[in-house]
Amino acid sequence: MYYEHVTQQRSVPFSSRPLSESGADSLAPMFAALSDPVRLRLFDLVRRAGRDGMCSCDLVEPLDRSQPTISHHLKVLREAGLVESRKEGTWVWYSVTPDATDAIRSFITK
Amino acid sequence: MYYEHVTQQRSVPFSSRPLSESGADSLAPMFAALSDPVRLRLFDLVRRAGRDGMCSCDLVEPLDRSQPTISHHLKVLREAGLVESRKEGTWVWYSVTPDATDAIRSFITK
DNA sequence: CGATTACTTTGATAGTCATCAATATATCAA
DNA sequence: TTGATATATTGATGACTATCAAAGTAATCG
Repeated sequence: MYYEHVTQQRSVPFSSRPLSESGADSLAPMFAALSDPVRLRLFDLVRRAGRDGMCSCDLVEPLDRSQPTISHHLKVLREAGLVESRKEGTWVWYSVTPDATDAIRSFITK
Repeated sequence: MYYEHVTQQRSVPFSSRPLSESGADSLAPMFAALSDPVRLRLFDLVRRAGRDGMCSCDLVEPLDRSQPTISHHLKVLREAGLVESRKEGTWVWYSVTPDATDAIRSFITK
């Protein structure tokens, strides 16, 4: 619930200061990383794969994009800090970065 | 906490199905609306203003952008369903749409 | 070594977007 | 009606992005 039914008081107070320019600059890229439908589904699939993560090779087919395109999107997710990768032979395994979405959640949750 | 310390079980189960194409297509624009630093700060300011909202005229100066640019960003936030506006004379008051961020929060929160 | 498989990088293209100045619209006040 | 103020729209521009094919890198297996 967003609003109290009295005056302008909030049920959960904000931090004292408005979001700073630098705060916004560091938060925006995380939202940007999830602003593409293909990346949203990639993130969802990787997250479902749990601790062990998911092989990049198994992410191409379900998303119906070329392999370079998937590679590009995974790079965007990785550079945003949402997923991490480890190489194993010729494969690359992607998993969700622990606490990846904390910044987004804390901004979104009042 | 993201992972159990046993096998691949999760502490909170996902919905059974992976995020669908149409689900991703409807969620992505909400992330996109918040993927710009200026819009993040706009949303933050409007949200802080509570129930009564905030006059558009008071959003130009703190963000150091031209009036048309702020108008454009507010339109993007409005069309994404994150804020709503009501006209009062020559002013327009913006406030956060109730439950605006529910979709994002439920995706983000495991 | 050569061939195969997994992945990344490069280059090109079409589309989107943030921004501003200029213009348009709308409301109020005198 | 004329002027002032608040907001929206238009048009232009430079920057960014999603996508693919093609080429490059790297690891494995004969």
